[in-house]
Amino acid sequence: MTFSNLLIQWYLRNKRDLPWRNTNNPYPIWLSEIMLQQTRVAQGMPYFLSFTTVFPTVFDLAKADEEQVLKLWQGLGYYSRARNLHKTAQHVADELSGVFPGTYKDLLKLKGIGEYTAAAIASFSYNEVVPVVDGNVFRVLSRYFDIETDIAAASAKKEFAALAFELMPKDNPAIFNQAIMEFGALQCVPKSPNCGICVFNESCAALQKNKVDRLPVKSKKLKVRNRFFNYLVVNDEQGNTVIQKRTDKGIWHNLYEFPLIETEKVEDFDCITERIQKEFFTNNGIISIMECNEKSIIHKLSHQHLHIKFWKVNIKGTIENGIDVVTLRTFPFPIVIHNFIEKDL
DNA sequence: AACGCGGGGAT
DNA sequence: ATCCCAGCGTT
Repeated sequence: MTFSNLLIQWYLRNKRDLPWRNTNNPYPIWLSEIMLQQTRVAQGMPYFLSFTTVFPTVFDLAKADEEQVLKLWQGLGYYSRARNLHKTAQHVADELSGVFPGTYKDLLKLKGIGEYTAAAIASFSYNEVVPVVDGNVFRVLSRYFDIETDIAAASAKKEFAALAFELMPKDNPAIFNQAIMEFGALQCVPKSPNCGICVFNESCAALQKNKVDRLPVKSKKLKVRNRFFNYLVVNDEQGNTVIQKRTDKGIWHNLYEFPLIETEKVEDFDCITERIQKEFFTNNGIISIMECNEKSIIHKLSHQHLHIKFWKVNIKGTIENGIDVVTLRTFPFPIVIHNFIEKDL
């Protein structure tokens, strides 16, 4: 029994029924692949369902404004995916008559589509013989063949792609690509895989050498930056508040937030009060300032730890550019701000 | 080649 | 706490 035969046999018995697997249409396949980049199936699923409902075709997605796309993407993270998704939808709709490029090579030219996603779409939609290399493939192949190559190295992707290409049945690349990823997601999991019931437990090199838990090898660990955000939740006599768009580079680009005072460390009531008076409401329009959360909310991103405090600022009169709470809820927010609005506002 | 970019689930 | 998830774009 070959590796691919055994793998595909396992897949046919164990695969999940996922909506994007019941089609060859590149549009929903593309949508699912973008959403699932660095994202678990369970987390991406509700977003896939809402996007395909609200935007049944690439033309519907192209017609939307970016703000509506970001609102629907709210909470999924890595928001550049949503911005690129929207731009690519407009490109496909306007320049390509709604028809996705038909090859791996041409798919690769689209914004937001890299080697993995191009291979996924080309194989799933067009049955092109091109291997996918994602985190699952690195793990499965590094263990089965005992490959100690650092998967963080730039050359690793080529090495594993070449191996996967040799292994894949040239008459059915789609099922092989689906199978190896599903096998990595369900059976050959990162921690404590149940090798006792694995179909490869007599041929897996890592299992034979008792080093499953040490593969794949991955170097590179990132350092985390601490940041301190103080959000001003303004409240005027109409009950209106103020939000602004994050337009600079960095996290949450093009999402909305309350007026922000970023500090170097946790600051107390007096410090923040002084800065609010000096930088925001100089003409003494402040009625009161209240600390919404005494302890900072620590919102952990993969590369930054955000220590967040919300400050309720009650002011006299009517603020310029104020918006009511109903309108407020229609804007796309980072999930930590969204949660504050829903629970504590 | 290295870094920035979200949020959440599993261990 | 730590790791990792159907990665990509920028520098």
